[in-house]
Amino acid sequence: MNDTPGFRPLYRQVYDILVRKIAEGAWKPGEMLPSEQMLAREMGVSHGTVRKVLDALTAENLLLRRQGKGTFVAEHDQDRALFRFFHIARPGGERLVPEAAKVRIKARPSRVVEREKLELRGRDAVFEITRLRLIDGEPAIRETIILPERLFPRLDRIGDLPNTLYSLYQSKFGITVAAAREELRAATATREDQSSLGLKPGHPILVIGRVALALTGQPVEWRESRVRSDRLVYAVTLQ
Amino acid sequence: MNDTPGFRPLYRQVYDILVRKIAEGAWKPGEMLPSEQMLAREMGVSHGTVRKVLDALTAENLLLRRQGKGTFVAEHDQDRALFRFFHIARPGGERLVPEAAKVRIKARPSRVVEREKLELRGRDAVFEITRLRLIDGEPAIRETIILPERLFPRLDRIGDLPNTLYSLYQSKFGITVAAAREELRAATATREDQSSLGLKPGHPILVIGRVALALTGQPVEWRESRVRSDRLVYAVTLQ
DNA sequence: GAGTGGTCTAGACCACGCA
DNA sequence: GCGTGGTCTAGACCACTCT
Repeated sequence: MNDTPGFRPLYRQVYDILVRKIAEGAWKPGEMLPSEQMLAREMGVSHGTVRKVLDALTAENLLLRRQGKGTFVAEHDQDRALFRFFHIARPGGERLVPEAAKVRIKARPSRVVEREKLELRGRDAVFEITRLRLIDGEPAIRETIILPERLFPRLDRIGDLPNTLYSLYQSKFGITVAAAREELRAATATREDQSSLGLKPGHPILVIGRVALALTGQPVEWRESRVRSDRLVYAVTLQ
Repeated sequence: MNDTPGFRPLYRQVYDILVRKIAEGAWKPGEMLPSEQMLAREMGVSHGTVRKVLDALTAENLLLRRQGKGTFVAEHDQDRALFRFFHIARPGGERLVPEAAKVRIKARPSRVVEREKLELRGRDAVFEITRLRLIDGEPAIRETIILPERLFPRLDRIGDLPNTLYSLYQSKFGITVAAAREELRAATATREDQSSLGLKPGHPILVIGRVALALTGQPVEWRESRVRSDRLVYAVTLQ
């Protein structure tokens, strides 16, 4: 049936179309997609082919299906979605999402390392968010977050930044964080770490660097989290 | 069709049967399974149901399918399989598998923390493997690996332990590591770290604790890796 | 050519949520 | 009772591998 080298199976084409439409916001997070039958009719493929694609997108946490109700675009607000990207836990395993404090934001020119991480050209401006994060009311993490100004227009005019920024990216800027690359290393607390986190000189801290990627694969956020390692660990399950 | 609460879909039952058979070694790693058609006939289900299961097991890296050839039990020797559990990289992303040196093994009674991690009862004995791992010929990681003696009989009689232990577990003991839980934290180099890795006092190191799980979900290995953090990072992709 | 997996279709029936 | 997703089937045809 096919001897062209650029062949893509039908389900792959349907997959690409749906991802593109979701990325473009054809359906907003939380909204319902047309039913399997409708999608199949519209795209001129069978029930089973559409189903294969919807199942795959559900496995990737991009869609959410509920029997009897419908298929919905996943929201970053939901607990399970949050835990995909937040891996800080107490020793032993209990995961948690720390609350944010002392949040500051400013716009400034990008630096070389930021342009590399975020694949920016020229001297594009960025927003820099700094914040402390608290566990049980005690400072536990220092975070610096870098965002391209072009993707987050007037971000600094928003009054209160929420604790879970990815919901904000999604709801206010139409950017869904779909994947992330993280690099972890150990370091010694700097003076700023010591004063912000209440550590003694020489204390080791866990440094987590993260590049977050949008649905399109484009890097949209670079973040560095400096974690006090006596109370917290980074927990991950590999399967 | 069904109103019993203990209902499991057909494909789930087929899945469980196949996982159990693979775990029991009905087909050894690298061996071919019966064809889809054969499996469907034997189990009295349709082609499509078998296919759904085989696709799932392939996605979980438990099977490997090759068009025109057949379906095979995955081996831990293969590059891709290795990289599922080895996340050490150079800063920037290039992954690597360090070579092992100064490998020592001894049998001894288990300790409390080891019995917890490995879900051992009583005073079951364990093997303790210690080794250095080298990057570019330089010591970079100190590792301690704890294994239940019961699961790895006469492990200490094996002459040379290979660099990639998981292949050994699979080929010599019939244990396939299918998943792992890891916890990362920062620490300060101990005296032993300093002398083994050539670090100065106070140097920060990255400590990775890992419990490896067999196909059955049973914990089979506990390992702690102490990584010098100036040359190496822990890299992970979340999606 | 025979045997394997890969793609795609058409349709049946069930379980769930809601009006 | 209707519309939704969830399960399962039967069968067609294609692409790949080996002999």
